[in-house]
Parts: sequence; C-alpha cells; structure tokens
Amino acid sequence: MFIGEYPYLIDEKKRLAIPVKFRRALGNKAVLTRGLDNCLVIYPVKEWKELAKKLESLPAGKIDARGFFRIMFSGAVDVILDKSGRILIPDNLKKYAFFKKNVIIIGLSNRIEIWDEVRWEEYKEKREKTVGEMAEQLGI
Amino acid sequence: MFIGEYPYLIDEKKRLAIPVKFRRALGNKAVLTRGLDNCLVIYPVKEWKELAKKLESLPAGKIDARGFFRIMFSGAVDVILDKSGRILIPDNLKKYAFFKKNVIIIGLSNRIEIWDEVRWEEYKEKREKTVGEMAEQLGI
DNA sequence: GGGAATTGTGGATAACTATGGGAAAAATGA
DNA sequence: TCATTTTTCCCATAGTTATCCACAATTCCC
Repeated sequence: MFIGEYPYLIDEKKRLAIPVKFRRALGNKAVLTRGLDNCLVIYPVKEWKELAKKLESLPAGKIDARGFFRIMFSGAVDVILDKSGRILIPDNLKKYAFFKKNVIIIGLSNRIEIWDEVRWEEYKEKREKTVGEMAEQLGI
Repeated sequence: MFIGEYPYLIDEKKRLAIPVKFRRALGNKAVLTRGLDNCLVIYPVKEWKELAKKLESLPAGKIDARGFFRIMFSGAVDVILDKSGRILIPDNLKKYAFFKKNVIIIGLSNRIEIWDEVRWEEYKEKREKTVGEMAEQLGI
C-alpha cells in the first residue's frame, strides 16, 4: 500500500525518481496518467488495467463519455523505471500538471499522485482546515 | 493497448509517421477511416474486421444507420507503413479532418485517432473541465 | 561510531527517430 | 509516343532518447 509524502526534483531530462518505498510494489513498469485537480497519477499496471476496463465499457456514442475516454487514454503513458528508479515525464503531462522542477509524490493506497510543489502546498493548506467538515459530510 | 498523445507533422508528400510505440501492434498494415468529431481513426486490421461486422449488422432500412455505414466504409482505406513507419493520408480524409500540417496522434485502447492539432487542443481543454464530474459519476 | 550499502542527482555516450529530400518507377494527358 | 506530374522507395542527418556510469550525500547495520 502506498502511503506518505516525498519531495523530489524533475531534472532537465524530464526524469523523476520514484520513492524507494514505492518501487517494489510497482516493479519496473507502471502507467502514468492525468489525475483530478491537475495532478498526475501513477498506477501499477494491474490497477490501470482495471480502470481501462471500466473506461472501455463507456458508451462511445455519447459525447461526454467519448470525451472522457479520450482524455483518460490520451493522457496515459507506459513508464519504465530506469536503473536508478526514475521515470520520464512527457511534455504534455508536465504541462497539464504545471510542473516546474520541485514536485511532491504522495502515496494514496492503490495509486501514487504527483503534484507540483507549490500547488500541493496550497491545496494541502486549504484542505487541512476543512478536514473536520469533510469528515462530517462523508459520515466518517 | 494504444495509449498516449503524440505530436507529428504531415509533410508535403502527405506522409505521416506513426508513433514508434504503436508500430509493433499495427504491423505494417492498417485501416484508416473517418472518425467521430472530425478526426481520423486507424484500426489494426483485426479490429477493423470486427467493426465492419458490427456495421454490416446495422439495419439498412434506417436512414441514420445507412448514412453511418456509408460514411464509415466510403472513408476507409488500407494503409501500409513504409520503412520509416509512415502512412499516406489521402486528400479526402485530410480535408474531412481539417488537417493542416501539425496533427496529434492519440492512442485509445484498441484504436488510434489522428486530430488536427488546433482542434485537439480546443477539444481537450473543453473536455478536461468535465473530467471531474465524469469521474464522480463513474466512481473512479 | 564507522564502514558499507543505498539513494538522489547529474552527465557522457550510443542508439534511435522524425523529417526532409533525391532518384526511380508509375501514372497522366495530350 | 513523349513530356510532365505524381507516387514509391531509399538514404541522410539533426535532434532526441535510452542506457550506462559517476559520485556525493544519506542511511543502514553491526
């Protein structure tokens, strides 16, 4: 299970190291996609396949479903961890997630999210204040 | 499985390179045809055959079905990848999809779509906004 | 606490790819 | 038939990417 929050750098060759604690569970292959709120998500191959299956069952005749399908698949890439445990972040995804150099990698149970550092700090601050309300609404 | 988003150019000889990652799954033959929303679609031969079968089973008595059938079949061409992994885009399809020079090739599970770059960027921007809602509906 | 192993980061070099162009072959049209 | 255009096939090359290696900093382990 992926947990925790780790700061990393994207170098000028678009390489990003994956936290050591996550590497074993990923193996040397994973799938990187667009995530909600302009972050990126890394799925273990198995998790991605399950998600892809859900997406494939969407009705291709419906405009909204078709659009969602296109966004999700076009935003996905296979990534391979190099000898140093790094993956490559393609330009389109880098742009989508507003990455500069500093990013935060967070473990979220069955997946890993990558955030631009500044955006993450803002998001976290905002959300930390409302944790109580959120819990109440969710009935936790 | 085809995934990802890749920018390419159509040269003055109407040639368009297929992303390296897609070539193995295509072999050196494929079928190119009109797609929804004024893009073009490349199907591996096998996938095309399955689609053709579905289309053939449409009720020829219905106006819409007949129209769809005609558009899909009349727009289809066999394409062959050259030594550099490029295919030729016929004029009629080029016109249908509003291609200038810059196009985006996207992988969509069992097929590949080709979009005019400008149109894709517009489409993507519009669709990215509804990703949150869609995800919530699907429970992703 | 000190040596060994691990990790984050940078860089060098080899391999590959995108793209353009030239020459040969085929099609076109008068 | 022949000149002109279009298509096909092959090669060239700049730029990018993959792969390997280096090394300082940190962590681990006895």
